[in-house]
Amino acid sequence: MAPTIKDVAEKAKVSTATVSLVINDSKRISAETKKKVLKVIKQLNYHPSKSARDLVSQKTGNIGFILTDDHFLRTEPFYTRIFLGTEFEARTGNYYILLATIPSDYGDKNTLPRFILQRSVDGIIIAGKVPNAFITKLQEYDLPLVFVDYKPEMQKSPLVLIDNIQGGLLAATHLINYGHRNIAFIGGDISHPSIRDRLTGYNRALDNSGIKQNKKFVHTSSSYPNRQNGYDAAKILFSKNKNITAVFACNDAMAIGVMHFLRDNGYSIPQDVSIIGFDDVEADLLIDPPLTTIRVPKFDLGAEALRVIKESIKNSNTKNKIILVPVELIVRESTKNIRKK
Amino acid sequence: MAPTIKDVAEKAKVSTATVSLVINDSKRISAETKKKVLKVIKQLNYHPSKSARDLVSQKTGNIGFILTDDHFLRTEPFYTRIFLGTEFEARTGNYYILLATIPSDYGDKNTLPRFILQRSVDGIIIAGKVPNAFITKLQEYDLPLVFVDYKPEMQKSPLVLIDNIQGGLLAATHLINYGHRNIAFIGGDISHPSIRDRLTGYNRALDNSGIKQNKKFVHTSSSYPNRQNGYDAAKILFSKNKNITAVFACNDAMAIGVMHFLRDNGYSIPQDVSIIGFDDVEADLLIDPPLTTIRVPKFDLGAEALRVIKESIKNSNTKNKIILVPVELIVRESTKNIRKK
DNA sequence: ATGAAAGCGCTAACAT
DNA sequence: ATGTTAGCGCTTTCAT
Repeated sequence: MAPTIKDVAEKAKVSTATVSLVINDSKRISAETKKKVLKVIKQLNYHPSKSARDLVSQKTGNIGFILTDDHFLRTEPFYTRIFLGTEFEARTGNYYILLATIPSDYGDKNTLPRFILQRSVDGIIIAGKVPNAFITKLQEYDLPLVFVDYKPEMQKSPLVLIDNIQGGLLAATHLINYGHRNIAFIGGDISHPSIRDRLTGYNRALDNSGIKQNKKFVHTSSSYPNRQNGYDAAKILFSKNKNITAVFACNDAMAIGVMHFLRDNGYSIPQDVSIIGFDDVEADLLIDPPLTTIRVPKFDLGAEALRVIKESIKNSNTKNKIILVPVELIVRESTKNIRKK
Repeated sequence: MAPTIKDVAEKAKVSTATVSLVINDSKRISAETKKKVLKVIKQLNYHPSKSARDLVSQKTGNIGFILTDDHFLRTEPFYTRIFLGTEFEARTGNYYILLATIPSDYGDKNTLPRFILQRSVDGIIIAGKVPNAFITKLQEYDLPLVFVDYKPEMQKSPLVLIDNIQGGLLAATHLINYGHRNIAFIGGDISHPSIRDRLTGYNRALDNSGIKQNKKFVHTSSSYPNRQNGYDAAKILFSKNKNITAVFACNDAMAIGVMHFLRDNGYSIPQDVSIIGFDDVEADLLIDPPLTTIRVPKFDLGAEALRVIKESIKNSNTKNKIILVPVELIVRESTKNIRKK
């Protein structure tokens, strides 16, 4: 049987209240008794009971982390990294993260994760794009919420986002600086705000450099931005446009698909075509040549989300806070400077 | 404020004890009152407080799920699928899963996941290979344990394993049935019991068919069985042995690496060389030709692990139960029948 | 079949 | 600075 606060109190010859004060690091306790109590705590290897604390504090000490199952099962460890970031940050504040996935085609007949129904969480982090029907249903429970890496259509919860516009700008500007003019953009699921923003950044970079936007160079679709769809998009683009010298793919998965298409069709990278991706996932390191990309600090995103939700739990007057996490250009070998020296 | 058992009791004009009996589905309650109480519960959207229940029952209602961080971040969603299986099964019994990762080079100076120190879990599921130092440290806390997809050297906890020997047998036998005689085995980290077992199955299949084992056809190493190492292993094997007609790779990641090597070197698959993998991960579907493999029911593994841990929590006299989950041969297009018709 | 009441381990208001 | 005590929401004897 694990020792209780009473055991500690008795052994240290103080009251349970004193022990409680020590545990909670109150300043109104003498250094002497504090030391004494701490010693007993260590001796007994005492750890406060979470359920007792939760019961009296009317908190659960848990944070829900929700994402769609296809995001969780994504081939590239993108959201798992974000999760790890929240897990890490949760240690400060001693929160536990409860992970739940929802179907990506969540509809009205689906139920909410049970930690919501059972009110076992103090707040919720939602990672990545989730169906609107889910968000709507969630509204009934007024739990502190924070979205990470997704901006829902209408929802005034705090947001932790990557600076996608800036990222798109960085990516396209890099290609322009390398002398490219005929730069394609390949994106899936254009209804996704992140992808739209990356495209916006791309357009802005062209404008900044006085390069005329060319619709033929922009390929978007409604499908998931994965390797296969990158392959297919490249096929379409390159069959119609022989003059493309560089491709900005909206994420690394699609970029890799593009590379496969090009290789299968006799192009060499980066001699014939330069490619830049977005995300900086591990797969990048396995491919040849190593992919130039925009690095997204996934772990930081998660940690930041946890900080925000902690704050929201404390001050329920959550501002419509938006945190924009900066991204970084990582130049590797899939892009080539084609300026005449 | 969420309604409490007292609110329900008052509104239903019964005692809290009665409500409790209803919640816990006791048989010693009249159908009539039960119905009445249930109605009020629904009206109020009442859900029992977990912390109060946990406090009185001296249980936490949580299960820890531990794996190394590189397994969690694995490119193929293998362990995430297992996790999803436990999550799913956890709904029966209303458990929450607390996920924690440990460093894959866990040593004496590392700490245990805090849900163990804080005794916030009733049992622990350990997924995949974990360092011995970790297991040793874990012993101090006598928590119910179950290992899934890993058999530690000495540890008498229940085990949920894939039938790797059977899988190896199935894989090699398939190739033999297809007329192959010079069959290579490619494996990483031969200290891993699963990989050893797959090799055992391979050897057994050769024996069964009276094919002489040839050490030159077996390549193992101490490194992580990933794509790159598969590529490198194939390079070594094929530079020395021109007569190999089929490869059994110890997992799909390595198999894909092998395929890349072969393609880069002018072999066509399966015309020149047949390949079979192990795991059946999603990546298989993206490659060309689709990979013949041994399917591992990952979700089931996780679900099974949770069932076992639930059982261990109830009857602390956990037998040294070993559950062997069967695998299945999935024939796709990377293997070719070369028998003369 | 149902109710009254004690108690799980802790915190916080109040008392000393 | 430290102790006393009520009470958080629930389960579980023990009565009735």
